[in-house]
Amino acid sequence: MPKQPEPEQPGGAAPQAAALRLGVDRTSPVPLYFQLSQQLEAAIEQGRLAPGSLLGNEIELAARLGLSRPTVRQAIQSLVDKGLLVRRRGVGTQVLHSKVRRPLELSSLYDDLEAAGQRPTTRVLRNTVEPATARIAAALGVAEGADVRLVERLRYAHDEPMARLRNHLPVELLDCDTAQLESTGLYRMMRAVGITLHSARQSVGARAADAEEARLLGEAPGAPLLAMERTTFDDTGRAVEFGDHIYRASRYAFEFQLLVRP
Amino acid sequence: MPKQPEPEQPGGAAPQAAALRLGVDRTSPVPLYFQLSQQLEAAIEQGRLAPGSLLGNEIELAARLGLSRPTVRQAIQSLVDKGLLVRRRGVGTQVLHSKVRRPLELSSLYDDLEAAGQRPTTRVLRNTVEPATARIAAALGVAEGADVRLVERLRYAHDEPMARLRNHLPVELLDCDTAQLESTGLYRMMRAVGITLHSARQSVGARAADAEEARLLGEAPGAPLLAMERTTFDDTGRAVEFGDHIYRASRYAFEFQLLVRP
DNA sequence: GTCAAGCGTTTGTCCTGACATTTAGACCTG
DNA sequence: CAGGTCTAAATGTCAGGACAAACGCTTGAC
Repeated sequence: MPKQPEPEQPGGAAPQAAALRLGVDRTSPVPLYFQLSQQLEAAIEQGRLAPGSLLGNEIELAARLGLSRPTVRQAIQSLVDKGLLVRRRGVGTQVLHSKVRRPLELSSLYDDLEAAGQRPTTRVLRNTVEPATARIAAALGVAEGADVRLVERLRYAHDEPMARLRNHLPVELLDCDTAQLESTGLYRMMRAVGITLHSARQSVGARAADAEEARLLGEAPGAPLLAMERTTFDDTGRAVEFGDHIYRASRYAFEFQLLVRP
Repeated sequence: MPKQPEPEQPGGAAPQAAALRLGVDRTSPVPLYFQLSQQLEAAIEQGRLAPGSLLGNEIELAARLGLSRPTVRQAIQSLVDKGLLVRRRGVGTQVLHSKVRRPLELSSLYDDLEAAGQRPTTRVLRNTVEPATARIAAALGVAEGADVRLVERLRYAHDEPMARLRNHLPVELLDCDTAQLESTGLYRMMRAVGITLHSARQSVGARAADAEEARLLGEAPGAPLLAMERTTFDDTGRAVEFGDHIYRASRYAFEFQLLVRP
């Protein structure tokens, strides 16, 4: 059956966006492109825009919504950057099949666990100020021997130890209240005092647990541990934190999604 | 010293871009915004644009280059997305201090090692077609028991074993030449046949080596290993590969940089 | 029958213009 | 001298138009 009039639904990749209830509120302070991208993202998330279906051409979509093409393009582009859509010249914009979750965020373990419904709790083992070792000084960009705050915590999920977190941060950055450290995550505290996190350099490896680490985490000595080191930078390029963390490999693995840089 | 005429260099964040030799070639098929972003990136990389310095306002920059503001903005935006620049409304566009390398790519171990000058080599242990287990079938989205190609390789750097790589891929996707597998990476072979890699879902954990794994990698049984599972998708959302890899933790760690989603 | 050329469709790139919003600093006032 | 207020400057948002390039499909020629 080669050629039919094809009223709609050509094969399996039909433009379904026409059936979508889209519209923007021009009185809202929310940017128009953002309103649109959120509506499209919600439609994809809920399956109202089927994977593989075409979005319909930008010009017509813009006309239908009473927007200009650049605005519509900006909305679409943001979803392309998130990995939800794929554009192909001469073809159209297509909803991607795969279940994209997150393109890897700079998330804290606290947020990760909370999002997974794991009821994270924290025990602060140490909260002191110590002179920086060469390793820490290099990571934070301070002088060796300079005062650096050391926060050492045990993180639990469902009252089961998951990780030992050691964070080193410049003393002047944050006054770490121990009680606050137990009730929330470190990154949240930073954001709360106006620090804009920007990027992080991470290293993920594995090693065997020594006697004390094994005791803390409830593992046998020599048990494999996931080890992560992370230096976090704010949007001025300043290192705001150096973390040295170990996780029980029997209980935890890093999961993330990543996109190919186009 | 509150107020000085300040002819230039206000503090430590002066607009230095004025001294830059920028210019675009309108006869080139390379997009103008891309030419500009490459020149800016090179200038940042080489330190000709000092970290912390301002880029100067977009309007003037556009006028100086004979470009429109949207074009200049597009160039700047691509560098913001790469994490090299930070824009702040009312302030300007600033070069970031930190040494951003890569925002985490979907890289193969082969490319990683080659980029590090490690002379990677490969030994193919197995290159067969087998029925898919439940785990593999679920990852690839094929029926359980369906034919799936299994490629098992040992990866060396400087003639030292680094990792055992097990890849499972749909048979129809690629005819895997063993000789080719030894001389290059799997991802390169995929790209060569027109597969556009799009995203991957990864899980990184740790576990102890069993007897055979230890023998292959030259480690002691029970030694900690880095374990990674990865499902790779192309731009149609189709799963093109499921990998199940182990790395010697004594020799290898994952390093990457990641950006905060704004 | 097969392959190549042509055509319409769709996104990619680029331009010009306008107004809104935010920030930092200067200014003025109490 | 401290405080808020106003202003200039910069990026953020949005519109509307034009042409170029690539893709898929149809048509045509051999």
